[in-house]
Amino acid sequence: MDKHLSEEDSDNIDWDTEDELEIQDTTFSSCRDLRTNGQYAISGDGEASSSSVPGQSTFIQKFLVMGFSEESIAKAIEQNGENSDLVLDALLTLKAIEDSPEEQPSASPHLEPCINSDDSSSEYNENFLDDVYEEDSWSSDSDYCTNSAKQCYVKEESSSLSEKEQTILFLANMGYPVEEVSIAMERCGPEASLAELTDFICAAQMARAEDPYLPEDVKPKLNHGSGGYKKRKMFNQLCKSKKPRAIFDEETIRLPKPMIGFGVPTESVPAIVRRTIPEQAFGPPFFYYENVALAPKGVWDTISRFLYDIEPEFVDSKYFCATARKRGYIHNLPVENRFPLLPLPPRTINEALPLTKKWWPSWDPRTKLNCLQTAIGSARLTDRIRKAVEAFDGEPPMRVQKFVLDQCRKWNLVWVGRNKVAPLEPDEFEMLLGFPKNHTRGGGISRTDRYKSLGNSFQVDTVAYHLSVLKDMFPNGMNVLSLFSGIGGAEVALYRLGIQLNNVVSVEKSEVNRNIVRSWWEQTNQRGNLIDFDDVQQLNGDRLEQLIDSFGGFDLLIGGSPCNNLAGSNRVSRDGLEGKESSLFYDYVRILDLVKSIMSRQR
DNA sequence: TGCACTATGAGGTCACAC
DNA sequence: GTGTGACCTCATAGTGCA
Repeated sequence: MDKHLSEEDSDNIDWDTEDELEIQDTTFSSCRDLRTNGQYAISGDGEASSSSVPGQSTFIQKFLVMGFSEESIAKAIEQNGENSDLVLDALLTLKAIEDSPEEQPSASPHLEPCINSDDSSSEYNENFLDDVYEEDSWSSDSDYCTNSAKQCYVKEESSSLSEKEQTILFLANMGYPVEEVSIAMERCGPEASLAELTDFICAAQMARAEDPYLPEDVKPKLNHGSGGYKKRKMFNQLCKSKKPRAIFDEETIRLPKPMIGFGVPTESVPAIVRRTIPEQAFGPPFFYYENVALAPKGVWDTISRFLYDIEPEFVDSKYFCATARKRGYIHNLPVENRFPLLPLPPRTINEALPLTKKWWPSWDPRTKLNCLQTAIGSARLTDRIRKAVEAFDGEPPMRVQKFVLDQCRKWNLVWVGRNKVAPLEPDEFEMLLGFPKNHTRGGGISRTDRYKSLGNSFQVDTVAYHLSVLKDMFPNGMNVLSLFSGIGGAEVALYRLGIQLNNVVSVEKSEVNRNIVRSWWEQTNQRGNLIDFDDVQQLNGDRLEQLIDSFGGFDLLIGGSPCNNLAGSNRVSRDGLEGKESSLFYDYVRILDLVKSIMSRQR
């Protein structure tokens, strides 16, 4: 969208854009629908169970398996011939019409709000949503059904192709771009089910379509040939069903001020303590997601949408300790009766670093540090500052003060001697972030890596405050799935809360970080089991099912996906959620969906 | 090859003045 | 409402050295 447009203008444009989006992603809606109906077919539900009627042509059976009625299929073939795409389009349109008989096409469909409680089709919407919610989970049944559909389809197409090629062929024939299918297969792994693949592609498409950083000509293209109001409407419902609110929201999520989320222990400002969590977001398991608050515009809308449309809780850790850390958290935890870790950490620079007090000049008003990042100020810079301040007997002139303060704020420099500033040491990072001293020290980790790992971690006191509500709920300990664990901020927070860690499955790419967590686990004499993986893609449905079978499910899924492509400090590749690293967010969603699905099935 | 060090703004929000 | 400037940001790539 042209950012120079006025808000009013942009609203109007939005509808057009979204309308286009609806059309372009009809392939997705098609696929979702296939999955839905496929499940009915295998479960022997009514008409759809007739999918295996002998004597039907393979072409017809393919659609029967998908759950369409013979009558509809015959009608669609009569109108379009035996062209899979056209028949499928026709069947979807027919289905939409059948499902909403009372609905009349709008005179201006492209302007009709897709999420409107006053919409005459609201009843239809709800029914439709209910259906889709039921089918939305990735139960093995639904996987089996979709895979059955695939087998049926590829049997017709070719029996000489490899499994991978068959999958690509099948999804390509469903309308997914081959390139996106290949990427999805690469990212989700060779064992990924069709459901996982289609959700991954859908997630990427939706995010890309809304990415304000992508030029319009790079966004997913329209499929004008098979558009139509009913299909667009259907797509809206599907999107709405997956994530009820935000896809076409005019308002983007704004950061609160003060940034205290649903409350912090040190502020008397009354916070919002009442919130509504969508039913489908309820646990088990509880989940907790974290990332940088100051992400590019629209990123938190997307994140929220993929996490059940739960409102993010934006919290600055400066309300917990002496350093700022503005982060957004999306979770399904209760927010009442939280309590902080004790003892309360020092909340000012002077309290946290008492030796600096002696040298702190009166013209440096800082009482809090800025966000601890992955890099520190250079020795050359601190030398320049020393020379600049030394040149004056008393207080330096304002221009020098401004230069020094700007650099001190930027690099979190503290006064360690007369006219002498220095970056924080790694152990000071540890203390400020709530980790035990020497948590990242030794064991083969370099100083540079310590800064990097610490700069990427949780602020333990902040996270512990949010997790504190779990203590009474799990007196016998918890099973935790920790994604993108880093140096174990979540584990340390739970441990410091006194919550027993029965089983922890930790996924962390960095070997250095895995070693840190393993070392901490052993040094704190944990009695539970720590299982680690180096890649989230290793956690497919089978692996998760094995893990869940072995210890009865997860109580908490926690993690913050990589922020590299979201962080303001990144001058090179701030590409948003579609960035190379930050797109791993979709793996968080994928795994959360899988865990919920497997656990609900086992219940 | 690994580590330490260094230089490198853009993008977004907010307060404030007009 | 709009323009302006201050402020802040879980980073990356290149270089030199052991």
